[in-house]
Amino acid sequence: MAKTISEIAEETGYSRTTITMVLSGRASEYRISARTQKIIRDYVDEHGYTINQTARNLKTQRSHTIGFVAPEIANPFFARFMAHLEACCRSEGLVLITTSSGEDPLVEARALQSLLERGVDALVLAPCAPRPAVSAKKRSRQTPMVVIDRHYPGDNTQVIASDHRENARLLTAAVMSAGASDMVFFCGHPENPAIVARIAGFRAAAGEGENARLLTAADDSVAAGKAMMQTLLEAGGALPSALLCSSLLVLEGALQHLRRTRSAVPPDMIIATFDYDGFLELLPNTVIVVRQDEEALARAAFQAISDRIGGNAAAEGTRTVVDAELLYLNAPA
Amino acid sequence: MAKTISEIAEETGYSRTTITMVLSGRASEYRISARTQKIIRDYVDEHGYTINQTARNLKTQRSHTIGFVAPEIANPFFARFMAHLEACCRSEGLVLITTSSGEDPLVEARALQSLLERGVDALVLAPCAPRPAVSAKKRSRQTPMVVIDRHYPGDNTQVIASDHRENARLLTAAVMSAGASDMVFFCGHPENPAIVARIAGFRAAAGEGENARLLTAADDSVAAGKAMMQTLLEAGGALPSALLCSSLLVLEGALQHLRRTRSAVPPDMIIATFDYDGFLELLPNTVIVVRQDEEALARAAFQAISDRIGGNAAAEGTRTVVDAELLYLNAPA
DNA sequence: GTGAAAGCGCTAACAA
DNA sequence: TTGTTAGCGCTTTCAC
Repeated sequence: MAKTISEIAEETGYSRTTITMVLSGRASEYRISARTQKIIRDYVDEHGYTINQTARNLKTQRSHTIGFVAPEIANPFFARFMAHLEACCRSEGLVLITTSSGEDPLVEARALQSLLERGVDALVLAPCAPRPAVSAKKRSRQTPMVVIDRHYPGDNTQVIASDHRENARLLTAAVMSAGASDMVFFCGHPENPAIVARIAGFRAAAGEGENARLLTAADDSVAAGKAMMQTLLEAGGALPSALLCSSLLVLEGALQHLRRTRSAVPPDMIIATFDYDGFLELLPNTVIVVRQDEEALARAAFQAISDRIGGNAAAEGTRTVVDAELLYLNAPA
Repeated sequence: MAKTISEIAEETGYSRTTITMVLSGRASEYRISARTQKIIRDYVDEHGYTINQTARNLKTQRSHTIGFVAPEIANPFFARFMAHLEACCRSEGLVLITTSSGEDPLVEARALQSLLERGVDALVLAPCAPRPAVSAKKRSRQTPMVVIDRHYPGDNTQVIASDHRENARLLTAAVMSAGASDMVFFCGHPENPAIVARIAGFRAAAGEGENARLLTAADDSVAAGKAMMQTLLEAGGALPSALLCSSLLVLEGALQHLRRTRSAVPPDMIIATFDYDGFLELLPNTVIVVRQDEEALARAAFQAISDRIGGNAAAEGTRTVVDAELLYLNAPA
């Protein structure tokens, strides 16, 4: 891996300090003569040099690395968030380490530990379990952390998220305005605080009546969507005039099951969901989606950790709300 | 960040060596007495210890880190690949650093450099430009690298990819078997070797005639799909009986444009594309897709870098082909 | 059974 | 204007 500073020093006859100074661009600051600089630069141009960040990090106690733990990286929402976060990092010369917890608190804990061991400068976490409370004095010595997307009650970490409750309320209201007389809301993984909030928003708009039913399934998956649709169909009766789903996966499973058993999704059923997929627009149905702004979330998260790294910790329990967008696909003219 | 080994040594009265031995689980190997072990374990249980991997890495010259550079992490294909690769890494106690190049060779080069500086144990790269040739003697000292998905001619790096040409040929043949009399193939980013191969496969199955048209656009995006569809519509004449697209993004743009200008996608048009999206199944059309096996690709890539790290470098220019699946969604009964 | 000591490659305060 | 030096926290050989 190219030469080390010591090797360059030895082979050019200068000291390590001198080499460090010109290689780190602080040559003029340390008044290294132009001639020396040129000699060193030429040497490096010829023989190459790759700084050993490990050594640098050990010395400076910074890793120029940030860690991100997501429940599932392949989930398009987290993948997009990560892509934007990585872009933020890259523009500041940082590097992003991303890990999945698979919604398993134990895996999450291990992932956090592993990142801490590597001395990440900060952590971004989309948690799958409540954070253990940390005493204030301990907190100040800790690696900066911000939580995204999900807020567990009692957690004092800084949170950056959409207002899931309000978004669900608006989505439900939009569905009702579009003419739905009875709705079913399919929810995967109802312990997830984001889903809890969405259910609350749904109830706030639709009430508790027979016309606003709620079905839940243990996890957030295509299979869960299928299972809930099966339950609904087995209960008999007409299909609801609107179907709401807590995620794209659930929607996908629900519609696929409908298509397979009933040969088609009724084109007059209003469909409402969270997160966007480009092919939703091609359905004949009225589709209303809440699209979260992954880029704004990523920027806010990056800003927050930058502030914390810089020592400007936000107050305990600060919540940052990032607006989402209500999108009408194929609304009736 | 908890105590260091030196602190624990000092505070328990043992030496750094002894602490290291029990903390690294090699206590019995070094015949540390049970009593000493217990004292140290108890101390650590009470005060905590987080190993400093940076220091460890510097000493051992291994980082237990692997780097992945993708053209675009938010692309579901790469996101899924990355998720599987990360799972492989995690199961071996490694950590994955992922970066996007945005299809920019300069950004790609910087990303690789940055990972090299961090001393990653190996690199996985989905390249957006040909790799500069490296002399054999230099190669042996280098960080192990495998290339995925795309093979630039003349590149001697080990490649792991689907057989894009053959898959395209099979897909095209399937479309023809399904009754298509004339086809159009929309291709984004035709310099990408994977796309070059797909075009070759398309030609191999469909020939060069008027019934097998090819449209290309500079990049792989929804906008490119729209633009190509616009070009097609402006040329006048009937729509083709089959539309092939080089990626989901292109397909999405093409169909959205069709829907907006013609109010609907003709339900008898056969649609064929690469990569899978759950909502494709809901279209009334016959949809045929090539679904790549991201998990198998990730496993193969991980195996390859593990081999290389272990010193079992594959021969120069080795190509590993991972099978893809031809999937019929809503084929006519 | 346990400890001493060298050194991974780098930075930065201090000397000259 | 350039060099010397003392570590960062860990592993590991060798000595007691």
